[in-house]
Amino acid sequence: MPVERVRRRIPEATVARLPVYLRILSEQADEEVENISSEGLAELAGVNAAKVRKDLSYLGSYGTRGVGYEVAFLVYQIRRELGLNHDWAVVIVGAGNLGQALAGYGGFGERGFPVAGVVDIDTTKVGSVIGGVRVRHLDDLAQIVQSRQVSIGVVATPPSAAQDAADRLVRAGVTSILNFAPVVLAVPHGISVRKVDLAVELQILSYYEQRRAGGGGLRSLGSDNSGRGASA
Amino acid sequence: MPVERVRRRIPEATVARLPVYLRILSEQADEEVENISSEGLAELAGVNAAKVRKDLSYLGSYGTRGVGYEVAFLVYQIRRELGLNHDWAVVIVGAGNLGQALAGYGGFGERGFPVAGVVDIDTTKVGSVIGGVRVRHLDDLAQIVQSRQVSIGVVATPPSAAQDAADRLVRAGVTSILNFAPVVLAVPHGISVRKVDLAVELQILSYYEQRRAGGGGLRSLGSDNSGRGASA
DNA sequence: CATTGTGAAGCGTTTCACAGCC
DNA sequence: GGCTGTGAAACGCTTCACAATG
Repeated sequence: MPVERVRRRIPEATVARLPVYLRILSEQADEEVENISSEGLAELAGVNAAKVRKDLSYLGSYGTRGVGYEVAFLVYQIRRELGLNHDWAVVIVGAGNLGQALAGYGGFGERGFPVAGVVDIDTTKVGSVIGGVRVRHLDDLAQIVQSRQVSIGVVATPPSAAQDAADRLVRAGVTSILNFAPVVLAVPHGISVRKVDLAVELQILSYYEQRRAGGGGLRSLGSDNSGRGASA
Repeated sequence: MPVERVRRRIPEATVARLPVYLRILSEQADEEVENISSEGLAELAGVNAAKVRKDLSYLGSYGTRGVGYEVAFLVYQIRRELGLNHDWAVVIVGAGNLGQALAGYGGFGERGFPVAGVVDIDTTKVGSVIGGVRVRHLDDLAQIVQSRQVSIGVVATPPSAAQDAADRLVRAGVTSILNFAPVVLAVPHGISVRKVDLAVELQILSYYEQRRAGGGGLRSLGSDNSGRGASA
């Protein structure tokens, strides 16, 4: 029987932090830092050291007691764990304001997510070039997904078109969706969806602002940090 | 002694969902729906009914047993709770790709977050108009914040400039920051920060993609839904 | 009698605290 | 001696299940 490494199940919360550690560790590597302690990494990531250690322990025992973690090695391990050893092509649906900004934002390709295409239903937008990519018609979506092996789709349409965009992405074979439209997408079981909603983020900030201002009731002030943020 | 309503402390997870309920309820109100059950709202929000009821119970007992919740009234209560009774002006730092898209995206103002200004350090960008707002120089930040009573700042700069942008925002008097730069911001205690990091979102999707593809170990497939997303 | 509001159980995450190891 | 790795405790959030009630 082959020795098949059975992958540990990594808690969702940890998965969400690994990319942050990865970015920081990559920066450290660029600055030729060779080792880092959980304490040091925690500081830079804005979390606590025990959390870093527990998070990293899900990858395996890659630290050295008394020393810390070897930066380059950790970078490698996290990248492997996150599936970042190869690129993942993405396709952007919607060439409006946001779609254009996303396509034009170089950071995507650099970080291993090359934009395989941008599509829009509006024929007047088709043909224009944004971020080095020519906008194609929504009907070409399936063809792009298949020929470029796209598995991640980005929904950057107006709310009213978002569900249709998601349906088309799924039909074309995409299995992960990053949704920028303020809409709860219905997708088949087994498709991953993550949502980024700017208005929601602002409204959450509004809540804490208002609370700080004493809006309505009386409460002590203090740390109003809101979860996904950092406040050092 | 005046009857001062002492505001319940609302769990962070609930605060993050209220904006979603609010959007859905507003849509329902537009369609003249008068009442909605926790079941119905849960369905539309992609969560379960018990969660909806518990979430709403933090606002008070605003439902009617046997009937459900009155849509218009709930909209009002949630808006009040989130501090959305008045507008919150925002200022955007960074007029690059993303800053422009954000400024140009009408949804901000519509949803109660008018863009009071966009600033950039690059003098060649100053003066251009995006989304109806003229780009001004970073040095004008404090003046904009004060004259327009801005309490929320949006950091849309390159990573290297993000901390400086945050420092300036805080010095100018902003107390909440929405950060789009892939950087952990250090801010004084009492300042709220929320982060939106596109690369992180994609990397999380990558993790589940890779896992689905059986990358590395052997595991059953099944529901890989990733937390902030919905999959119906 | 449908549906809310909520104690209590269940579950995942964070933090503590310290044994284990270099 | 310093730092990791990890059981166990603490915490917060979700879900259950049902009494309360219009």
